Amino acid sequence: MKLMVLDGNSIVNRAFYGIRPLTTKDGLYTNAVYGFVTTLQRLLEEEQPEALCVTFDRREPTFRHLAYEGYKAQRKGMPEELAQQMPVLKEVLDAMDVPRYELAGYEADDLIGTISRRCEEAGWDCVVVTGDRDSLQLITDHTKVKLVSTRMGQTTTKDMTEKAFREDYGFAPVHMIDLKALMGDASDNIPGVKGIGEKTAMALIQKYASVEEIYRLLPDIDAKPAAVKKLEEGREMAAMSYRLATIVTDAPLDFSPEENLRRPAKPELYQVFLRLEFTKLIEKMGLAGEGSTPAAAEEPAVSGVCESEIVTDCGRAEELLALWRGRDHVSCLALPGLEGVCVEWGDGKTGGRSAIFLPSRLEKYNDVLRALFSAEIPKVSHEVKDLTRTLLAEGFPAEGFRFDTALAGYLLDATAGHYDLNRLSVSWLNQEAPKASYLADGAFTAMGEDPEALGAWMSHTALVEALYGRMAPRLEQMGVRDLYERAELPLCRVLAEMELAGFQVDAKALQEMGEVLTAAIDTLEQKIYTYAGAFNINSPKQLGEVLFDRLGLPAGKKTKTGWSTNADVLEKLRPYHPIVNEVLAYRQYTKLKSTYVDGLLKVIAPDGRIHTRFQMTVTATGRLSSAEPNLQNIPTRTELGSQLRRMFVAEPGKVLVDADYSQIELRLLAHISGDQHMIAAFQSGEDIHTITASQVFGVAPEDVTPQMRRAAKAVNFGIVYGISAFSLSQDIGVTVAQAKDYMAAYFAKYDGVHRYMEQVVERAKADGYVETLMHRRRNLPEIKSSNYNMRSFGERVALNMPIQGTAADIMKLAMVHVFNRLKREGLEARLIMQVHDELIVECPEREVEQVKSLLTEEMERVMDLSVPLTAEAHSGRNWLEAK
DNA sequence: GTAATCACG
DNA sequence: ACGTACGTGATTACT
Repeated sequence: MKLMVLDGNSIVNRAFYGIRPLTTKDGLYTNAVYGFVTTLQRLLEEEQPEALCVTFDRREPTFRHLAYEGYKAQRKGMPEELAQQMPVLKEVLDAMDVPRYELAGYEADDLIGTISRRCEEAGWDCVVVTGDRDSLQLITDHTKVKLVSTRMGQTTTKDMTEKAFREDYGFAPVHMIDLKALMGDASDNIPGVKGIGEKTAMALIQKYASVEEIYRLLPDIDAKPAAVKKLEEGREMAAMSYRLATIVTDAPLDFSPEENLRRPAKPELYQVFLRLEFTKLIEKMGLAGEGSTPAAAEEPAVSGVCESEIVTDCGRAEELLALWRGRDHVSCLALPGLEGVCVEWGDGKTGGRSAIFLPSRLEKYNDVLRALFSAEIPKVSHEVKDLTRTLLAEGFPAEGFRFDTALAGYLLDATAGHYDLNRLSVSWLNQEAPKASYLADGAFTAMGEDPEALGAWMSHTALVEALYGRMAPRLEQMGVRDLYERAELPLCRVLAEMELAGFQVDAKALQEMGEVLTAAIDTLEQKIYTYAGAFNINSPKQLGEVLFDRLGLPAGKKTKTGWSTNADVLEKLRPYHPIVNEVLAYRQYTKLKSTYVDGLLKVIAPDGRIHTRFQMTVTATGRLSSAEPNLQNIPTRTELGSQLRRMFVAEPGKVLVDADYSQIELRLLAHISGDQHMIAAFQSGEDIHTITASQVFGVAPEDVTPQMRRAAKAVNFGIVYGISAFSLSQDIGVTVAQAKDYMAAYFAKYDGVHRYMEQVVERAKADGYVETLMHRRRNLPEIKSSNYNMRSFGERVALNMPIQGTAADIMKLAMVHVFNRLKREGLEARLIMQVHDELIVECPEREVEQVKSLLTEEMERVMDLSVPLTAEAHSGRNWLEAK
């Protein structure tokens, strides 16, 4: 029989510091609890113990330490974000029915020591799980210690058995006490013998095993005379340290191993996990099964649909449409490909009724769908952009969408990552959505005969309705309703049409470029092999071995797995060996070939165009992202790469108009910070980096050298990202001291910017979030972290998000305005692409001039700032020409 | 599935 | 003393 005992404080601490801060939507920190539970699951899997328990420290001084007068309550209080999780963790353990032990006056170690001895007395084995090496003294034939360490979110364990311990330390585990008696332990406030450090103490214990033996033989021991003298002077300290270091194994604890036999979790666990929004864990642990929801649970917001029907004839459908036209709104969900539609509406008494069209694609329902998706019936739905695209692709209207629960979820917490109905329901309604097996392709065909699947689908639609009720008021409270209604929601239609439109690509030219690249890559490959023999150049690991081990080039930075071989590192190695040049070229060419040429050729649709997906709920700042393929990172910075943009063309008879905002982020920095000098600089209309250089370096604008402009530009960008002198120096290749000087000069001149940077961080600390001019919010739990790196990251985000995010707000508004005006003016032109500060329209040649001025006008007029907001438009047959 | 690299704004 | 800029997505290697 085997019992596993966890050092609760130690594990929870490691989880807290090793996992990035997570909070529920109400701001309750959960990362430590989450880390603890996942670690526990892993350990159970690994060890399969028959019994399990957890020990905790009380925070007051313990008996062991009170014996030492020099003891001060040196343990620092735990950070608030961890402290608030402790009661939650205990609640979780209680719900899992895992016994917890704590005892006033005893440390967790003492309880663990006592527990392990009691196990042994009862003939059990014991596994101690902790992150502290203190417990190693407890190791015996029947007790092993699992040392846990969490780095970068990854938890690793090391099993310390008696054998493993001897291999590491060269003496028996019990003499760990003797070791500490000599060398002390600062973290545990054990003084040790003054002047005896780790080296001396290790050597002595390895030779003599115990403190007692050392002092018995003194002064005739094998040590330097100085050490012997220190030992003689420190005899009392050694004795006291020995007592301090000895873990108690006979604490008055009411414990027997049998009481800790593993038991199934209590039903409450499900509710607790729901509250903590641990949806992944609920699934993994299989908690959601029926019967696990106790009667005591909070009344669910949606408890099934009261009345429902499957619509089978058009007469009934017309009646329903008439009913819906008179209502404030209905909620609806459609199956992929529009195979079925479910509509839910409250009747004010029973809470909800729903109607299902299945399958809706029967031609007889076309008029019904046309009416349902017209502007006359206001609708609430989930993932409106995708539904809109489906509807438009099938020739139906897609009007009257009033609310999108996924989009609302994103505005309410842009860092949540996922906004599927299940997660939103867990966060907002404290209940899970029924399993959505019916959403699988083709499953609908069986649905007519599967009441359970129909029921699940109706409940989902009811959840959409319930979410709307909870989320809409929150959006209002946060002040993002305007952003939601003027930008996000109307953008669904704009993006749906852009995705449908796609971007025409010259596949033949792309193919040819690929052939040229292949030839070049082959040549480079051979050349590289003549220098170093054959190896896989694409493997950073092998490349690192070749460059640094075999060719002996001066190695620089390391990564987790070996030498860094990134472009920065290789750039510095250029003078040392001709292979470096070839590798850099090889990297550039293979990137272009595999990601762009091959990658893009693969996704050209039958219509000769590439249809990217614009994702609205991905970025933490409010930007869009582009995927499958990503068209927002088509090369431009190198000559060769930019040739790819020639392959993106307008269809015959048409041209591309490309309009981009000029310096939008810096202009926003000027506006938001209110810095008079920077505002004046933009109002002058001169080149901003040149003015900055002139002001920072104190020379006339015409005397600004290219170097000075380059430095000023880097500082300008750096400011927006939350700069450090080190990174700036790396970026522009000057010393850190010089970078510091630049920054100091910059802040001296632009003191408004400096003040803003301080204020925004301070405010973020107070509020726990930052926001854009239109109140788009990003929660920032990191900014209160006690971990320096994490906190610094939070501070940089606080500086950057309001600027990057406001630029995103502006662009989204501009897109809606441009889209509407293109329609209103009856132009054939259509928006096809957005790259953060750039829009691309494809239009007939005759419309070019009108479209150019329309674009710049609408883009510039979106928001009134204290600096001009300017946009420039160009046109051409392909993307490269139009830029 | 994660890490390293590199393409963009 | 430490680690080092914000936001993305795709490819390749490797566990």
